[in-house]
Amino acid sequence: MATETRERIVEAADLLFYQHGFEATSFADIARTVGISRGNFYHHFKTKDDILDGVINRRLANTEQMLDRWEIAGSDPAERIRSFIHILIVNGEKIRKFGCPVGTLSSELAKLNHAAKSDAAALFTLFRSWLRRQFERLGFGDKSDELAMHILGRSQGVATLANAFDDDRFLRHEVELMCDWLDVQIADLTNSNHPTGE
Amino acid sequence: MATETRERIVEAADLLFYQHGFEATSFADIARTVGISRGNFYHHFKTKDDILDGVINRRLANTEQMLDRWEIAGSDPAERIRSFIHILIVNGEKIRKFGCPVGTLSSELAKLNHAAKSDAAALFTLFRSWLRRQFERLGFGDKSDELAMHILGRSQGVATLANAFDDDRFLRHEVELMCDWLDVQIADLTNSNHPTGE
DNA sequence: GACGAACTAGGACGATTGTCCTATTTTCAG
DNA sequence: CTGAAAATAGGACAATCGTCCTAGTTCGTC
Repeated sequence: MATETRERIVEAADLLFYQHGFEATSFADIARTVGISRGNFYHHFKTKDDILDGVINRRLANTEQMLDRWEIAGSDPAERIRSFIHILIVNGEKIRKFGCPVGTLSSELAKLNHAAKSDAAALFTLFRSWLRRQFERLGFGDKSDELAMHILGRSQGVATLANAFDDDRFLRHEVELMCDWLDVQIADLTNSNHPTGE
Repeated sequence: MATETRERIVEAADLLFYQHGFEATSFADIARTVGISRGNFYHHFKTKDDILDGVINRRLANTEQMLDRWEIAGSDPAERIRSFIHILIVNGEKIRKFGCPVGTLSSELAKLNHAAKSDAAALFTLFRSWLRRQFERLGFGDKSDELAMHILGRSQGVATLANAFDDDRFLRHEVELMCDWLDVQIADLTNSNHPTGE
């Protein structure tokens, strides 16, 4: 079936782009991985940028799906944020090898001056909006976006260094710190809501 | 003179690697920028990896020099750490366009499985050790390395997101937060040294 | 069962890649 | 001034890049 082959191509490209980068992954590499000819390849994707579009859309869909699942599973917004923070540990091995899929793609496309850079940034926006929504539900109001960006930035930095030093201990320690930070934020919020004590 | 041309090559390669990445920068690109022939080029650098080595060594030397200058200029270790944090603002424009030179190179080489990955990580180590030394002087003892890594990670994350969103406000806000964090760390330290109060 | 569309294979294309070679020019010590 | 070494230019090299084309094959629909 057509869609099946197309799906296999995007899936293979997704993995290769993550592991070796967009620029370093060739048309031939993907075709070889999928086990199809380059000619067949071109029937599904006219240009390399088309594949990139496909990969980004796939990641957008997958991410959205994951965030939706969290939205249902965890009843507590704080617990959902902790779910986000813990991706660093869940995907720890991959991150130590290849970095964060979102951050590294965004950085590469920025350097390549690639038109799809904003599409890659949309992946970040997905997380950002989701996190902001959780903070809003916790009652942080206008500060929610700032807090979302803060968490997002922290996890990006942790991914970068865990990758550079291949350091699992650091990664886990920073995850703890981020959870501690979250607890403090929530505690400060409840204090400021009841300034005179109970 | 020989060394002069060599220096110009490394300088141009340094900039191009930063702005467009190592993989995306070709031999011809560098030669064109410097204004020399590819043949002349090969006389100075046998392979592309040799240029990468040259660029990394140049960055190592420049970084070391910058850190040494800070070590002399600022008498207070805390002030020196603030100098480090403020690179984000000083180089803000470049960072928003191309990300952090250290982090993006490290990420790219990790994906390329390049032998020089550890050399690029040495750039991180330079900052890490310097920061650890400052924390040690402030009296943080065994915690110094953890704090150094924390600061390093935070700035990496800020650079990644400032680049992805081209957001100067976020960058400046996070720099403030990092400085606040530093103040809290120092305050906590002095409190724990005088647990019963003055 | 026939026929058009979708799918697949494999090769050709010009351009560019990193690398290497051979001339020519420049530099500088004896 | 001379001759060896260093520096430079420019092209050749095979390999690979993204792209495109032309054949076959398979499929679904009348």
